[in-house]
Amino acid sequence: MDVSPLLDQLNESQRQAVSLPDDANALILAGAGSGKTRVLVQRMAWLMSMRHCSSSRLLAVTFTNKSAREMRTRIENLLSAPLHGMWVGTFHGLGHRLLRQHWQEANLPQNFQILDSDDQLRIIRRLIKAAKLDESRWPPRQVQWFINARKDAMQRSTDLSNEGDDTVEQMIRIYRQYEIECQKSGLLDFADLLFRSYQLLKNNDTIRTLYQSRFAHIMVDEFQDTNPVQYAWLKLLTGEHTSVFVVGDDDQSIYGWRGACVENIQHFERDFHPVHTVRLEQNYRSTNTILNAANALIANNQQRLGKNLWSDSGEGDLLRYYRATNELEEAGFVVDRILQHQQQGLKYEQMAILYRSNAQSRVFEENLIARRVPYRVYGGLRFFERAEIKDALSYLRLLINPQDNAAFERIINNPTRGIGQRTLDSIRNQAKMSDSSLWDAALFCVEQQTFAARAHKALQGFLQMMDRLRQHVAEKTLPDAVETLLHETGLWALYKKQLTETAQAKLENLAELVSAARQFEIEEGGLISGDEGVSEILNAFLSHAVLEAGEGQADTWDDCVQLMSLHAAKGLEFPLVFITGMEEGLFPGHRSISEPAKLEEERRLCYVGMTRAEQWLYLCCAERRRLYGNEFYARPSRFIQEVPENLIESVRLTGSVRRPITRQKTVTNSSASTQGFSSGQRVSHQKFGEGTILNAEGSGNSQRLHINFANVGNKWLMASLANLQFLP
DNA sequence: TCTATCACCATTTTT
DNA sequence: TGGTGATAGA
Repeated sequence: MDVSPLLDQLNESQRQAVSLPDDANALILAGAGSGKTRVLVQRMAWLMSMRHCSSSRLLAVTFTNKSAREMRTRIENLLSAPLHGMWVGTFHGLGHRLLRQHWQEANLPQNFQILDSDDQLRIIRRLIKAAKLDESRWPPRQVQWFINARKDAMQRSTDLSNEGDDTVEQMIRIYRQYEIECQKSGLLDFADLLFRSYQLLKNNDTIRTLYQSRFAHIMVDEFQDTNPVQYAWLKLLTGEHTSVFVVGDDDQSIYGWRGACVENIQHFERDFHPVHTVRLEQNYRSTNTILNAANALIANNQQRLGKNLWSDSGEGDLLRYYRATNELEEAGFVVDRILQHQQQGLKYEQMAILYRSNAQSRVFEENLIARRVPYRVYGGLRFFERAEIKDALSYLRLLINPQDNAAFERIINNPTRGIGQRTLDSIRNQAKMSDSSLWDAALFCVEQQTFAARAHKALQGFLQMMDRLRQHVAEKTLPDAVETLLHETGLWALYKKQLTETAQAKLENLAELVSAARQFEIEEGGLISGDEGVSEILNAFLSHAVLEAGEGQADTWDDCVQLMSLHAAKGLEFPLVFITGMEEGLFPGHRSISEPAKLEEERRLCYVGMTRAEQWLYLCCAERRRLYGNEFYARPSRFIQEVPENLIESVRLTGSVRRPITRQKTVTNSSASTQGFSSGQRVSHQKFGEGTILNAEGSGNSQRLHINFANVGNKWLMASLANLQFLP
């Protein structure tokens, strides 16, 4: 195939990146909308067609299943042929693949299952309870966060020292117990997929060499989002003759809070030396006005490699700024504009409402519903994460692997079958005493007739049902097995007898699960056959469910306004974008204001949001906002003021006036008693010292302020009496 | 075992 | 405000 026409369509830097020498390690700093996926895809096509690299010698890694799929189809389209043997997937998906293939070497049971974060949290919660620890001192979520962060940094519990801190010491102990529990139950969490496949490669020379020599090229998308394990994993896969091609944008690093490590970009230049660095700065998405605004905003960050986006698609309209009196009015304004644009011919699906936190979506939804504008909210529970679906799948998990305590706990009395807390406690005790799984303990209790007649019968009934199910599953196809399961376990009947709307929805979801199984068998079943067939396809189905939890609600509307968090918007683009809730304390969030690194991440988030817009960009905020039941007053986000005045115009409902945005002056030591307060403002108090306003309630003389003082903690003060001084 | 009530909490999220 | 999880009582 002749690829030169493809190269012709690229700009200078893109072409340079695509046609770098085969053996070059490359770092492509690709600004928003600069065609990074295109470069990635064309590079692979170029390697295959011009350099005769076999597709099986390529490895492409992404973060989401969606981008993995997109990459695959784009290459296939480019080459007009299906791809065989090429590894394209997410870090987790590829780690999973390695571990399934080499389960013995990785010291895993063949039927190991994957935990999603919800499963993980349940296990941790149970361990904390079992250890009789105070949940307020070791909140399960924080422990979960602690464990995941440690794993992402490649630290097992045994690698950690307590640093003399009791709380940490206890966390490490829980971590230890969690590891034991997972190992016994044959369970891996998401972080394990990375960590254990990393260890597999590290400790097994044969396997490492095998893959190192297999892959001639490794391509990585969204490199700025990699965490330490992922980076180490990449390094291990890179052999003497492997070249690595990474694409990323430090300005779009918005996942630092979950372990992503932008520094990996610098590490890359050091560890993969020599590295060819190419900057892609020409943007094919937005007007210059939008780009200039975004450039000016991000220039306020200190920590960046530096990059300036430009475009040749003209200046376009000015950004618009609207400050509403409250969040209801803000929503009203946004929907007004949506309708205006729609009348001018823009489709709903070309418009997006972005916000910092998902809780903000409600007001917009209500307004959109009231005015009959179709919309879709991204985020929220996805199909395979729904409780009823996970219940059903837990039965499958327990069938495949009776050692899976997490699955056992989930379904033992669900639907209720008379196995109550007491019975369960004895089973847990028995398991502890004999160091066996809950399942084995239950078997033992039935054999030994440990329980009184009623409990005994209930438990026996459960075990017998599971035996019957195991039979069925071995004999049937996947969808039939799932359907039988739903009936045998009573899950179906449970919702059938309830007449509520939610029960109805759950029934529909369960029915959908059967079709998902059918679909899965059609798509994947052909690849699996033989004696191992049944458990193998079950395993594959369960892993698929966890790794690719599926979309949220199905699209009811074809053409609808898109509502999503700023994080969720990364990678997308829309002609018309509203960034809403741009207030100090909300965006940037109050947790980020006092920490420069966090504030810079918020600013990058804003940059991501702004660069989603192709033609029109609105920045909105409200003077007052109802949140968690009370009113917050806030001044406009500093990010609005960081947009140069000549690029933005302020909207007044009676027509628009050019630029009456009140620039916040930094008032030092002026008395503040008569001025407005807003969250995020730093103040000084005669007695309490310096602090930050968390929240303001009421106004005028009755205004009350919730202030976090560095020395004395949180206090509520009357604004009119406190005699506060503003601090810069 | 079910349900009513209360306390508590509260970015961002993919895998 | 509203959703969740724990607990008490029928």
